This record gives sequence, C-alpha cells and structure tokens, in this order.
Amino acid sequence: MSAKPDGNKGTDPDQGRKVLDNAPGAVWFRAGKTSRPRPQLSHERITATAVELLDRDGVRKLSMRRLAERLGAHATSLYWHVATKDDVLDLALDAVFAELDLPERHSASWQEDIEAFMTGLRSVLLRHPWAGALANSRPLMGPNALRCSEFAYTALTTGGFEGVHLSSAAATITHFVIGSASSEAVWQQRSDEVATRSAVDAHIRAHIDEYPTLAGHFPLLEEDDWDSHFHRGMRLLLAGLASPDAQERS
Amino acid sequence: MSAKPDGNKGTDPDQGRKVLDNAPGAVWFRAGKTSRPRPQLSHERITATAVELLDRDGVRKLSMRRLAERLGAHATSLYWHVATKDDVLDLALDAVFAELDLPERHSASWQEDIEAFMTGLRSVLLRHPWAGALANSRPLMGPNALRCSEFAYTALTTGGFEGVHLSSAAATITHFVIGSASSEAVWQQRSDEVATRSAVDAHIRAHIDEYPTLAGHFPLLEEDDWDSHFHRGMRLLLAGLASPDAQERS
DNA sequence: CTCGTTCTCCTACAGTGTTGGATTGCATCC
DNA sequence: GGATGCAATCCAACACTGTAGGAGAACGAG
Repeated sequence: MSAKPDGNKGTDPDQGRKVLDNAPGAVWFRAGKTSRPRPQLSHERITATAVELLDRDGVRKLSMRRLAERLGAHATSLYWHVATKDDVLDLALDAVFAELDLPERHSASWQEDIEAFMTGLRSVLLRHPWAGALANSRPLMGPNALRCSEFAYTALTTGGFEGVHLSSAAATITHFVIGSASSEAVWQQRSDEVATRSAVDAHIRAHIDEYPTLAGHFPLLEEDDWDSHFHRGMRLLLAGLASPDAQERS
Repeated sequence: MSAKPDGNKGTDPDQGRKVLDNAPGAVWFRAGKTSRPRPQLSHERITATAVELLDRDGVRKLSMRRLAERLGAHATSLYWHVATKDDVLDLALDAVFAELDLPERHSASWQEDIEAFMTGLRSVLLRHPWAGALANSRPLMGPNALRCSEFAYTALTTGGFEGVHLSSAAATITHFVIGSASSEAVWQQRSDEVATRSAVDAHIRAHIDEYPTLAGHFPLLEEDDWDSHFHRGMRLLLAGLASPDAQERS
C-alpha cells in the first residue's frame, strides 16, 4: 500500500499492537476488559518524554515528530492534547521546577531557606541544561514554578521584606540563579564540542591591548570552579539582602 | 519558462539593477568606474538589517530568506558572508552591545561606573527586546560584548576586587541585568498580545490557598514600576558589593 | 582574450509546525 | 444485537525553514 519508505524503524508499534490483540491467546496480554490499549498519549507522558529528549539532544533537536515517534504515535496526534509546541516547552520547563523539592516547613533562619532555594534551583537547572535559557524567554507561570516562588516569597517575608521590596528581592535572586545556571550550561556544552576554551583564550590574549583587565582574569573560568563561582555570587547577594538598605529605603 | 509563481513581490531587485546599469544615462548613477554595483551584501549591512528585523518581528520570525529579501538578495547569498544562521544572531547580538556607549575615562567612584554600566546595558537590552533571552543562550564573546565586560572589570578592580572575586562579582552583575531585562521584555510583549496580566492574576488568585504570599504581592507587577523594580535590585547588588564579605573570604 | 577570484544565484533536500478531514476504538442507549 | 456519539489517533497536505552543491556573472590581472 504505502510505497513510501516510511518505516525507518523496524518497529511499527501500531501494527504490532493490532496483531497482538487479535492473535489467539492474546487475552492474557490484554490485562482484562477494562484496560483500553488506546490511551497511550497523555499530558504526563508527553511532558516526561519531552524532558527526556530535551536532556539528551537539546532544545533545537526537539521536534513534534521526534517527540511523537518516541511516544509511538504520530506528530499530529499530539495536537489533541497540546495546542502548540510552546505548550510542550512550557510543560517540560515546569516539570523541571517540579524536581526541586523544598522543605515542607521552613527552617529557623530565612537565610538558610534562601540558600537552600538557590542551590536547589541551580542543581535542577544544571541537571537539565536547556532549562535555564528557556526560562529566560517565557514567563514562569506553571504550577510548580509558582510553588517555588511561593517558597522564596515566604522565606523573604520572614526575613522582613514587604511589598515592592519583597518582589524585587525575589526577582533578583531568581535572575541570578537562572542566569548563572544557564551560562554555566552554555559554556559546558560548548567546551564539549571542540576546544573552544583555548580558542577563546587565544582570541582574548590576541587583543590583550583592548581588554587588558579581562585578559588577566579570564582563564579563571577554565578551572572547574563553577561551584565556588556560584557560591561567591550567592554570598554577595545574601550580603546585599542583609544590608538595611534593601528593606528600608524606597 | 518558470511556471512557478515565484515572484510574490513585484520588485525583482536584480533585474532592476541590471536594467538601470545598462540604460542610457546610467553612468551618472554608477558613480565612477571604480564603484562596483556588486558588493551590496556585507557584514555590516547584514548585521544592521538583522537587528532591524529582529526589532520589528522578533527572533522567531527571522529567517534567512526574509533577511535576504530585505537586503535585496537571495537567501543562499548570505552564506558567502556567514557560515550559519547562528552567526547572524551572534553578530546582531554583539551589535546591540555596541550601542552601549561607556565613558572613555572612568569616573571618580567605581560604584557610579557600575551603576552606569548596569543602567546602560539594561536600556540597550530593552531597546532590543529579543536580545536578553538570546544573550542567555550563547556565550558573549563578540568584540563589543568583551569591551563592555572590560569596562565592568576595570571598574570593579578599582573597587578592590581581585582574582576570583572579581569575575564572580562581574558575572553576578551581568546575570542580574540580563535576567531582569529579558523578563521585563517577555512580560511586556505578552501583555501586548492579550489581557494576559488579568488572566494570570485570576489564575493565581484562584489558587490563593496554594500561593498565599505570592497572591498578595503579585499584582504589584501590574503597575509600570519596572524601573524602580530594577533600581531596587541594583541597590541590593551594590550593597552586597560594598559588604566586606564580597572581597575577603574565599 | 583568457584566467582566476569573488560574489550571487538556482536547484534541491530533508525537515519543521500546524491544519482539516477521515478513521478508528470504545461506551452507551435503543 | 445494532446505532449513536464521543474521544483519540491517523493521513495528507501546506507553507516554510536552514543549508549544500554547483552553475553563472562580474571583475581585475596576466
């Protein structure tokens, strides 16, 4: 029938299912009357598979067709559960925020809470290197992202922040974590490709007269001190939060 | 010959140029023997036009064909000057950094320099709303971006920062500016589309039991206080930079 | 004039997001 | 049982994308 060399993969899941269901003895595999073989696609499965593919191949290689193929379905079937590809990305991004498990009850010091929030958020963003850049290009309004924000807001509230100062402090914290995580992710996947680091170093040192200060301090990023790099920035932020200016003046 | 309805636009720039060049009296338009009518495409023109299109239609609508059409050329001609579309984006992004004009000589107080750097960078990023998100998804290694970094580095150096603390402070500053600018850009272009803000408010207030603190403080972003929002975060950062912890401890 | 260089164009390919309608599977009611 | 209705999937197609290979035009040099 279909002359197209459609089947790249030898496994056609649909046909396979049909044959199995109608074969003699297949009753035992059907697991009872009430089990419908149909609902293979669901919000959860789509989200989970999208995260899996994003982790493996990055955000540019994620297409509806690949996602559908991985799910054993066809691309257009996704559009029954999802309005557009952006929806998939939103779902996947929010699923990342779901991985950040925050303590039910806040600890004694709000600084510790904020620190736990920042390091935790950073680690889940590094676990999914595509997430950081994505979080900067769309509003974070998923339920899990809101839950994370709520945690930071309450922690800062017990720290004495109110009104506009509260939201400014929370935003500043989030921007730092997302920015540092995404830049770390970018640099690490670039250094995987080729010896980019040495090329960058050479380029900067070639124009050492234009960027004298930069040239002297840049190779520091070569060492794998991303962790301490992040912690220094975090302490800087916490020091700013501790200063009286942050809460008093307009 | 070509049955294809190829010519969507009535203006075929190539034919038009040919006719003009060979028409009688066209000498006056040719501006002398040495001027070649050929070099219409150049690095600078490509970059400038890309920025223009990005400003107008956003990053998703920028395609090589549209860019080429705007330049009066064909898409594949771009690939002589540019290896890939990412190159175009890199060039455009660096052109944005070029718009940030920094004082030749640093002012008396390094805090003022840093403040000027942050507000200036923010304003150019807001002038090109696509730039913020883009800056988070690729390394900033263009000459103009490096020049900006150099400025911040030297300012922080006179502020007493050295070695790892210097780069950490600079990175923290940059992450904040880029993050806040891109989130502002995202929210402003979303609020243009539909009445998203009220929808978001309603959604949060609907789950007010899950996000009690958030629900009370979120509508603050409805007011157009993005400027003061940014300035509060900036003061918070500057307070952190002023704290002794930032430079002393490891 | 020919040659080589530089730049632009044509053709083409594989792949993209997304739409409208046809088709299947299932539950329910007559 | 058969018919109806709904939910979910599939099929075919469209306009469009980034990009490769090579042909072709304009130019300067020999």
